[in-house]
Amino acid sequence: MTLSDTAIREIHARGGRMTVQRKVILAALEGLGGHPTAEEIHSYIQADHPEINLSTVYRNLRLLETGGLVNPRWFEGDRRQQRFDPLVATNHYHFRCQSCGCIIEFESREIEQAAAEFARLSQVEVTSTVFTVYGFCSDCRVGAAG
Amino acid sequence: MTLSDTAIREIHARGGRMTVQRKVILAALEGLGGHPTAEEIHSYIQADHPEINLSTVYRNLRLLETGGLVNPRWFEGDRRQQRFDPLVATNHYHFRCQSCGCIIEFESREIEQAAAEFARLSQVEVTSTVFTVYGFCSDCRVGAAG
DNA sequence: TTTGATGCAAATCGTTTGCACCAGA
DNA sequence: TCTGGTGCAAACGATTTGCATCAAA
Repeated sequence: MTLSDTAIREIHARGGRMTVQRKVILAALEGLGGHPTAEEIHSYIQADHPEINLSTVYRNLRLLETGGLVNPRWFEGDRRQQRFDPLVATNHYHFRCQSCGCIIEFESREIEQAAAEFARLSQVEVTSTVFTVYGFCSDCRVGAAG
Repeated sequence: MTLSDTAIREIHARGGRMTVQRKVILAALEGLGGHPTAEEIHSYIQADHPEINLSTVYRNLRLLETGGLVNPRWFEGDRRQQRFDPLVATNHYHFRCQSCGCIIEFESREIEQAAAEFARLSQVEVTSTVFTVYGFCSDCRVGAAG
């Protein structure tokens, strides 16, 4: 089930309407991939839909966030801009290159175990975990390291 | 070696000066503990030093950040405010309660191993890792869960 | 036809910056 | 004394919001 499919359900479930703008924003999220900023989504849309306003993009991203379909992320180096990480079936984590800014997604059983372990020891209830690794990607480490 | 000690070295090493404001801000960082926002540091200082401006707080936090003595953090739920995490000897990670906002620090060998493992597989060079667990703390889970 | 969604512009507000003055070294 | 640091106020910029209008259902 794609992001759009899930979103359509979510929206209808709460008495919302499927507008052109929403379709376009969802398509952009799927088309862009990765972890775009609201600005990036807005720019991507401009060519075909110059009438769609940035505030509409934000409003819908927040709607998707409420529905648990995207997660806001903040990576160091991105000034104050948030990035939006579409929900996928599996939990994933991020590596962010400090040089070129690229983001690599990965999965890790150990991380999930570490979270579970902490939950057990501290008697807390875990709802989500964020794990971000910073450094230099294979392309950049050569240039950066010397 | 305390944060202040290290900071004094750092500042002198780069030809900077140890001003009253800097001493007060460093003391606040140590006195407050945890992960205060710039606002919180500023408020904390107000009683004894109403003349110290918020922009001075920011400027010095950024200075400490450049020197690697504090790390900016962004936790979901904190609108757009950053929090500043003073450097301590050991790597630590965070749990953040979605209900009361409290933050619990913890260490985890597995996390470090997971980062190393990812680095090896992906041929990247790791400089730092951020691991944040969200959920409900032991005090809040009762009320939240029922 | 009802009311949720949008576009627009203005407001928010955390953070940064320009500048004249002040104070460590 | 020299120049880095500060206070102040204004600027920035990402995000949010009020409101009249539009359009799904």
